[in-house]
Amino acid sequence: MPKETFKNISEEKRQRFIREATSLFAEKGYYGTDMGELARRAGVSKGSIYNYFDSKEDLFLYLSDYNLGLSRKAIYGTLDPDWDIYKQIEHIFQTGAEFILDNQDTMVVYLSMTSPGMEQFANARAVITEKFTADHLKRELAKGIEQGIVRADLDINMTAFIINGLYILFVASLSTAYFRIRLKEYLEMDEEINSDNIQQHQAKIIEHIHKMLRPPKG
Amino acid sequence: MPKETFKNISEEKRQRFIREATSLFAEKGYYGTDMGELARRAGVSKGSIYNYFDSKEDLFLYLSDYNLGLSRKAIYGTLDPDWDIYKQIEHIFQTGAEFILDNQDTMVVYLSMTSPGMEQFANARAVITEKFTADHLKRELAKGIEQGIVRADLDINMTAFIINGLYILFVASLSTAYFRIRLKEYLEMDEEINSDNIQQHQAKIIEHIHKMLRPPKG
DNA sequence: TTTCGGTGACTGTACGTTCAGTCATTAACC
DNA sequence: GGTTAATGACTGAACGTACAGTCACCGAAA
Repeated sequence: MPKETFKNISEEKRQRFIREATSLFAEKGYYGTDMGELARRAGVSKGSIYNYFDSKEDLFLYLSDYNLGLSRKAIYGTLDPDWDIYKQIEHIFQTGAEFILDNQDTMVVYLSMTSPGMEQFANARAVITEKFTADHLKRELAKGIEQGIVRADLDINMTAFIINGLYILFVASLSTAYFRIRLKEYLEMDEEINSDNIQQHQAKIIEHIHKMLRPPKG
Repeated sequence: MPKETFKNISEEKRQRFIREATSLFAEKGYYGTDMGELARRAGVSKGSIYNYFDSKEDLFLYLSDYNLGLSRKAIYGTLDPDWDIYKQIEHIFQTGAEFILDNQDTMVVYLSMTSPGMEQFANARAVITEKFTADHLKRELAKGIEQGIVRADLDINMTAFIINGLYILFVASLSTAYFRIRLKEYLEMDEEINSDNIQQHQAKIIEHIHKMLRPPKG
């Protein structure tokens, strides 16, 4: 949904624009973002932005899709479907965390869609967004049960819902103000979460998932 | 932080105002809410609102506190501290769900604080808000371990973080557009979540928490 | 000279906040 | 009981700012 012009400009200019737009939306939120300020930061004129996109809303939706695509590529592009479900979950948390810490704004823009007053975006994207992950998790859970490494008395849909929920909570704790504070409080941390101390927390969450999924004895 | 005037008006008028304000903020979000429209809906004049509160921001913070207080009273006011941790968790999910379904907007306003562009609110409230629940959960987990009904190899802080995270996810799934759609997708439901079908989902989540906490054998 | 990306002053609207004044109720006094 | 003064909630037009979106024009390249 970008206009032709946006496809014609140099890759460098396009990347800078996407980066600055994502950053500004992440910082100020959708309503707080001023197209004039975006123009300044991205080093283009306001008029140019409207040569690139039809509207602010259109730009925001494009960024959501674009950033979701990036994180998906980072995670699923390097995931081996032959790994067992535990290894896959570990990979998702691991590469997901790395990606978010390097691209904090990406996840913040995505989480914007979950806010009140953003229903138009939520309705347009939630189903598409979640379906991919849901299907993948459910498939792997079913496989795990067949292999006997996941307890058979679990409701697959609900289990997938919960695992993905923990993932969302985890990345939100890395990227948005409120949840970062919450994480620090709960874990009684002295410093904010960062790429150095993250490994241990992530490992503990996965340990909890193990406890939830592993068959009672074995 | 309401002004004197707000305390002096009739209880009925005050309640109506709080109700309409919560409802409008929940529907449109903080930035989408127009003080003029609020005045119309609440049946007062624009000027009166500014006799009640210093500013829009001030009003929003008050509503957050007020609504958080309501849900806390509904949940913890009816919780017996002698129950074991599993019974307590069940009670929290149960009464929490009932309260949210009857007061959807309440939770939406609270969740607003987690959105980008709302940092000023997050920073002002996150610590206070989470501390209460965190302390309660950690205390009960420690007690449970002593009693031998919770596995002793769990990290208490992380476990509390996860349980409360599941609760947030659960109530978000009952109240905000994006997460309602997500829940429906994951659980392959034909209808949206409501007070009739909620019981079963809630029971399943608690089952998962049990699997995470119960000692391996016994 | 046609094409096309770029520009930024401009426009119209939306909205938070203010304020000068109104009006109903209560208090004070005779 | 009647008159007057004080109180304080209430009002909505008006103000100022912010900001999404437009447009008439520019300059370079082909």
